[in-house]
Amino acid sequence: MAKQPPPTKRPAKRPTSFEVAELAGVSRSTVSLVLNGVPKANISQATQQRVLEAARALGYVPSAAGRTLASGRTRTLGLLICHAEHLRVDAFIPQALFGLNQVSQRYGFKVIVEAVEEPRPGAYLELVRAKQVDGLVVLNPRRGDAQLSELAREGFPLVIMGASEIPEVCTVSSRDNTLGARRAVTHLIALGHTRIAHISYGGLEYRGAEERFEGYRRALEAAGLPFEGALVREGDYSAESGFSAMASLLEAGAGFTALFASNDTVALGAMAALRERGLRIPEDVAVVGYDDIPLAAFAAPPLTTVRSPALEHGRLAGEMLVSLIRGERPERTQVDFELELVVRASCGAASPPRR
Amino acid sequence: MAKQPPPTKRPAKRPTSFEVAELAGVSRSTVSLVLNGVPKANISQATQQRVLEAARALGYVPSAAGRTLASGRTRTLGLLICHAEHLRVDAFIPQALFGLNQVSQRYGFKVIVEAVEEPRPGAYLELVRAKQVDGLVVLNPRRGDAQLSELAREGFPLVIMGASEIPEVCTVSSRDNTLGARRAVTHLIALGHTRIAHISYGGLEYRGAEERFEGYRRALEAAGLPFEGALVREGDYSAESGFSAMASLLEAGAGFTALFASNDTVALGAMAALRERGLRIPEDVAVVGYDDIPLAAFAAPPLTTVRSPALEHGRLAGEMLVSLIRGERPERTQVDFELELVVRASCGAASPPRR
DNA sequence: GTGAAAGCGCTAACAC
DNA sequence: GTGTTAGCGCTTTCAC
Repeated sequence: MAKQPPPTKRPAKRPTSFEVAELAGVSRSTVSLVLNGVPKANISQATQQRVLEAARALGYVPSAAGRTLASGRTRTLGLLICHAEHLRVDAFIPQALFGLNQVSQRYGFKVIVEAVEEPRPGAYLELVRAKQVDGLVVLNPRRGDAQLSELAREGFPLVIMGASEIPEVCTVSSRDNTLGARRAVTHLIALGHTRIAHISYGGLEYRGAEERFEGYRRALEAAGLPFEGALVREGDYSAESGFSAMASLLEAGAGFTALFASNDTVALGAMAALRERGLRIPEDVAVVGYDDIPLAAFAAPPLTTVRSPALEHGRLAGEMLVSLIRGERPERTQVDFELELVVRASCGAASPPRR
Repeated sequence: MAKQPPPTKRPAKRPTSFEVAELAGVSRSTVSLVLNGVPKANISQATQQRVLEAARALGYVPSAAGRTLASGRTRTLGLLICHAEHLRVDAFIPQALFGLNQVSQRYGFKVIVEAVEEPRPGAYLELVRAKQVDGLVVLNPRRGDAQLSELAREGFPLVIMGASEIPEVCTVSSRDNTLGARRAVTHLIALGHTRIAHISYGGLEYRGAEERFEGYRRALEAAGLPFEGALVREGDYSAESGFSAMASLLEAGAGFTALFASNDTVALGAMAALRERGLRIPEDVAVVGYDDIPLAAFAAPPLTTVRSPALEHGRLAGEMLVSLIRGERPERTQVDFELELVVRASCGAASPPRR
């Protein structure tokens, strides 16, 4: 098996800092100081030049492992996705990752993405314990994750994205999911709907899903409308789940004129189910989603939704995490994005079809 | 700034292999051998037990940097996204990443995701040169990327996802994009369409976009239909770009009855533009996309598309890369997925609305 | 301003 | 079967 033709392939012999030092006629420490731009080690311009040139000439790039071992820093962040399926089916993560990636690059960090398949809590701990990342962004942790609290208690740089129940930990989320959901449902109520169904994006063990559900209930309550369990279904981030949840609602014949889905992808699936049965949106059933994924504006009809700026989430989580890693106190530790209800045609209000 | 209360936070003192060795009453090498499960170093059952227990008792996890430095292996893969925007707006990447993540975990690898923002070619080289990854999956490289060929020539483990122009390099793609596109367009022609517009997902510097465009041309040619530049627009992975490309096509008044978009997201954007102008799909304009993203089946109407199994792409790329890293010759070096045209309602053929 | 020296935590030959 | 011995490539404190 392992029979490769070695002639054509050089084993990619990497130069070491030693060789750079030799070529520049200085010591390895000087090379290190120059390349890391250590300010207080006043290296003369001339020496700096020589070192930089030597490095370039040799195509020298410091070994990540070497510097990690010596410095204790990895210059790597981890993005932990607690529910792997979320990655596959929803549009929130890629956007957040995009934002995180932007920030990381700016500060010279790499990003390790880890999606946890099985509900083995604390799988991600390995990344931390192996000292492979300097900090961790955790997306939508399960509630009561003891390992996570433990990590936070140890002072490990940690940012939670999505609803969190650990108060001391930096969190970036949308201003109280409950509030966003309330706004969405209140909007439907204002339009005259009194029987409003709900499909969640996950079980109540996910804080965010629970909060949005809670917002739904509160909005009903505030309007004096009764809550009916028969109008509620549980989805799982996917359009499929939205489709079948809606199918189930329709079969149950519960009778409703509006839907609040706590995730756009789920909403789009539900809309497909409505269309398949010849029901019109919004005339027969008005629909409101949550997240404002890029495709929401292009749905048929364009989806009214609560904007939860995924990209900004990623960026901000990155900023916070980098601050924490540097031992600074981040400017803000609990960031809530202002939640805007983006009104489009799916709930019937007259509005321009695109954003 | 850096004033943290040290009392509550232990600095997370990690145990080393030395401490495990001490506790187990063996040497560090034995610890290493046991924990790495080196088979040919017959360690007695009893010793193994002792070491394992000691490790567990201490909560020992080997330092990634240490073992990398000593072994030369990082147990980390890189996923390189050549066009960062692709990550933000399209649904292909998260699925591929999902697949890659599955395989990586199975083989004990982590995944570093790097999305290149600026068209600075070779930015990714740093990952390789810093010896931070053992291998690289490169998604949709730009054509004529010299750094990439160089890397391949050096024998660095490399797998290209998407169309590649470097023959010696392992590639996982969909069976000749050209063929898939031909099938799509031929299907439209068979339905009686003679004026078929095309919106690409990227410029011709992207091999995949070019191939799909090529397939479009060939299909027309094979049917004796003329090619018209006026019916072609360039998109960029996003629904927005599909929307405006379609708007532009309609304004140009080129007159067409069908659209082939080389990417589903673009197709969905184009469909929104059609609907906005009151055009019916497929009666006025039939639409075929490419990729079969999860939402394609839930579009209005459900989108006919060429299935390009993103998740499998990721899985397979992972398998190949791991093989290469291990110095094996992967079972297959050029994997082309069978391209299936998934016929749904958007092109008018009678068909069940969901997959 | 620059160099010397001491590790960082681990693996892998090679002895025993 | 297990321990000894070298490094892997870098950073960083402290002299010079």
